[in-house]
Amino acid sequence: MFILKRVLFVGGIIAPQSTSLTVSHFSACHCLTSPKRHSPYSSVDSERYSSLVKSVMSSRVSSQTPETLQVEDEHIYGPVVKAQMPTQTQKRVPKTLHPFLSSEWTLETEEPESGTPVRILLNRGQGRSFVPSVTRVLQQTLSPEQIFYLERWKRRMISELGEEGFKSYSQNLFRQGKLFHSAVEDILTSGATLANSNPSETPEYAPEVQGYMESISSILEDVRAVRAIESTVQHGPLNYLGIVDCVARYRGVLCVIDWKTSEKPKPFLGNTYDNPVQVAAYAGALNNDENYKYQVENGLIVVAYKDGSPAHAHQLNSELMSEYWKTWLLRLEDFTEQRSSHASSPSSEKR
DNA sequence: GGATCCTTCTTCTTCTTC
Repeated sequence: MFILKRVLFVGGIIAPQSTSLTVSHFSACHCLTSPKRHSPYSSVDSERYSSLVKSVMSSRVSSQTPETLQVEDEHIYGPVVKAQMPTQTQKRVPKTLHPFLSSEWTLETEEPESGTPVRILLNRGQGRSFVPSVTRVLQQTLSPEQIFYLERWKRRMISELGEEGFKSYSQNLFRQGKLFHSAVEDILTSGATLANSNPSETPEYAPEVQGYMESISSILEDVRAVRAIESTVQHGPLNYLGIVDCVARYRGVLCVIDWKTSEKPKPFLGNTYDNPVQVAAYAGALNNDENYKYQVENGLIVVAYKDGSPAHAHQLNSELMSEYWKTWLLRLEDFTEQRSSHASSPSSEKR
């Protein structure tokens, strides 16, 4: 019985009609559609990532207990019903296909005179109107499958670490992410890269970020002409905002760059979940924000590892960005709909 | 001064047989 249900559920996930997110991930990551015996990790340089893999495997949660299986089963039961619900259109299309690029500014090839990166601080102040952030929209429009796996993961972690242990584990992950971001920010604003800095002046990082910085060292060598760092972007017509990590040229291509830390190796774009949608959302906002007189068509997601193994850099060309932009528009539509239906029926249950 | 905001992360079959 268990097995049957589980197979059905997996079928629900794989079914292309599940969610727009899943569809876009599949389109971007054919590894997931390859024959089942072919693991997406099989082409990873296992020797190079051996210590990372070892650390992941050693912290792996032990097999399930009847208790967790039962709880899981309860969770599984729901999605199966959902997967059999009236078929959603196979490929949803945004109601309004707002352009990713703005027609106001042409694509620039020259760098501006001033070499100082822009940093527009977030100012929520006076504006009474509600402007949701990219993170908030993405968090509140997760697919049922994503919610299921995240909750299952959380449950497992708590069963292993305890409530308090899990809390400090999560806080530590956030802390490392923040430290890493500010270290990257420092090195990029100082104009120094690991390539052109004097070895004797190589900056000293906090021990927690040393490995991450080593991980991205070769990628930093290819980052030039930094235009913006930790800067607010806002899409006026679509009414959302966010803060971009970085806008710079990577191997000569102007990109919105997103720096990520990860415990697990993420060798494929498909391993990065909503990150590409996030990057497309930022780029789309920047392209339609009058504070930035240029446009960015490309994206880059850099996944850094604590043990110093080489980071994975996932480039998003303009075609991919347009695809993820559509996914973003759908998520934004869902968010708006959710909010308006919630507002119109105050008694309606919260998810 | 306190509250809130934007981020920072976390998921993807699963272990048996060669």
